Amino acid sequence: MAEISLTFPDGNARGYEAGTTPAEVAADISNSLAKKAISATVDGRHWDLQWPIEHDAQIKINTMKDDAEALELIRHDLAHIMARAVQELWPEVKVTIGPVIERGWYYDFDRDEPFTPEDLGEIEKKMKEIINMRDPVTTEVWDRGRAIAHYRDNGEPFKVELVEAIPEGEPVRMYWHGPWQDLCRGPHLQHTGQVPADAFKLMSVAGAYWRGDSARKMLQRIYGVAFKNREDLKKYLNFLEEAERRDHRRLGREMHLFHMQEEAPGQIFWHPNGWRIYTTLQDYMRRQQVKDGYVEVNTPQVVDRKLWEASGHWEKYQEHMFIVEVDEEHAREKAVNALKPMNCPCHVQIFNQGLKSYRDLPLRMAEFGSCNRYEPSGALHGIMRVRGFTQDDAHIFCREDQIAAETEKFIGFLSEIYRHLGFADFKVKFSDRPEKRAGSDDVWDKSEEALKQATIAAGSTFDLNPGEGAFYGPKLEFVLTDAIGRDWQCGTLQVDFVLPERLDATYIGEDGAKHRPVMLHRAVLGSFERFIGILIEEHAGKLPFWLAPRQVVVASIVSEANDYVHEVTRRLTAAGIRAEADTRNEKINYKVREHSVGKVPVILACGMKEVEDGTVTVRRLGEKQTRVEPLADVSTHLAQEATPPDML
RNA sequence: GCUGCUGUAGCUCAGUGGUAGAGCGCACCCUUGGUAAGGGUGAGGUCGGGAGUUCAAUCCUCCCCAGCAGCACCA
Repeated sequence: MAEISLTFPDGNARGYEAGTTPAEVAADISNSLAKKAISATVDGRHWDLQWPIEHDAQIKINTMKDDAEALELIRHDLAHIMARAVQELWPEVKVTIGPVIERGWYYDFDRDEPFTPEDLGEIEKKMKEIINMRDPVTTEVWDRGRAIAHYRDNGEPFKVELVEAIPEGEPVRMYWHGPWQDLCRGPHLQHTGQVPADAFKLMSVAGAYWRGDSARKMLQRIYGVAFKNREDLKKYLNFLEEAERRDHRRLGREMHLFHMQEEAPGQIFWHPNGWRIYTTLQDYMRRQQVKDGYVEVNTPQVVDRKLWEASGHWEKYQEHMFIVEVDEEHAREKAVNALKPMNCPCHVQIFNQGLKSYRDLPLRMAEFGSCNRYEPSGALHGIMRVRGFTQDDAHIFCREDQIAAETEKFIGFLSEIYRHLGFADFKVKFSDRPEKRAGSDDVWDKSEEALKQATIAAGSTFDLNPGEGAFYGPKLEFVLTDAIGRDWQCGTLQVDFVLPERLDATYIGEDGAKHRPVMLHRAVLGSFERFIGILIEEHAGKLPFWLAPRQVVVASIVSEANDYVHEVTRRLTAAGIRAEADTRNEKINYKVREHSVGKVPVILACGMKEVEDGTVTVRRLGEKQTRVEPLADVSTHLAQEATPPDML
């Protein structure tokens, strides 16, 4: 006999009379409004409704599942089924945790030998056997002591630790998939046979720290993906193949944009095509900044450690800085400098020259600041995470009461730029105080509140990223995703009350006294390097015309047309279009293929017909259709298209 | 940095305890061809670096470097 009530998305609840059995509730759920209930209270205990309302009641939870929920259950059960398969194959392996993630699940194991690709095949086979057994999934609630004793007896130290982390008095839920048992919060399917046996795949093994703590043991994490049916799995595998073709590292080579080599890990050799994207983007950003009231500065690359000590970075980030030691002739000791890992302390030096008045604020100081950071080797990733990069950095020195207005202004600024660059949607994350931080709680309260309110006022919705702020202040992160959906922080806005204090920045207020400015660190692109990487992947190399490094290739069909091709190229170049002539002794098919692979947006083909008529044949990237048009018209259209979005 | 994997021609990759191969690309020649690879000939490699085992190492072992996936990190 249970006391049961259900809660609905709109907050309403429905209670049942004492004495209602779970089976009756289940019947109600499957054929009424109650289908929409999101949670249930059973005997005063609150459950997500995906849970069996009472473990021994055969409630047909599946009847109320939509696809997303069903997938969640399938993936969750697969995590358990995989762990069971692994322990059946290798009983000595210790189990830990296995949550559902975006397209599947993972499970972390402790095993001395590494899992091999062949092992994954074995595990998959065993999982299919388990699914075919259609073993029932059952659950019981144990008390903590019993659970701890159970795992201790079974030699599962990680599970012991997990149960010990559950607060005293909380029920501990145990699940059985047939004979195999795991600690779990649920929910689960009713039997293993409900999992589609042909719609999952084990993808990879990689190391992962126990509890995400790099000081602790490294476990082996097996990743799997799962879908409702085989078609969806196939679709996903195709998507991965497509994503591989969009990878900026591959396109960077194919489009002759850049290369990297062993002698300069994490640094980029920009080739002419890539550098054209870079400078085009930089020119655009410079115009935007001027328009938005920024002044541009430039600061030194090699700076004495004293400044980094004063800013606090030496203490905190020394091991991530490139140290430059120089023997000076008459000095007793080597001069110790560091390559600038960021621009903020240098900008404060400029601010500190001369007295600043409140009338000077807000002072928006921008720099395309070249920075070097000794990033951990494992963090490097193409041009997205590098050791040498250039930020589109700026610091806004302002009064506290200007934070909100500047934040709003910045979010508008960033939104326009992202829209111009083809990113209508982006994630915003709000990161608040980390454990290790500078500044008093009072200051943190103030800055978190100011940033949050301004973000809301700008109409942005954000996810909270607790404890992820910078050591000197809270931050907003503007996040874009790469071809396979990995998140990359690009834009950022950070409130900083600490650095002006440490580097003694002041301004004279209306009252004639010295005051401390607030610093807002902000970047729109983050770094040119990362942003270009994202741009390439987002557009699969087919950049918007104004950003394309080679906008037009003029190709001759017969060599008698070569002079005309050069003439056309000159005309287009004069019209401000990045055009190249291709008069090589190759067939037009060959040229079309090569420049299509190279993602040139427009190919103009010229044979004797075009020479005689003063026309060109236009072929757009990705279109099979070609059109013959007068040269003058084409030149006008393309010149229009080549205009950056801010100059239209 | 950690775990695992990888490193052979510019690129993609095959291969072997007896100093190496393909396709594409490149060079030259022939071909002047109408929208995704025309044909021929040729050049090109300390098999990532170092040490060891061996009569002999690109191949086996160890160390280092770099890359890839994930974790940790990301001022």
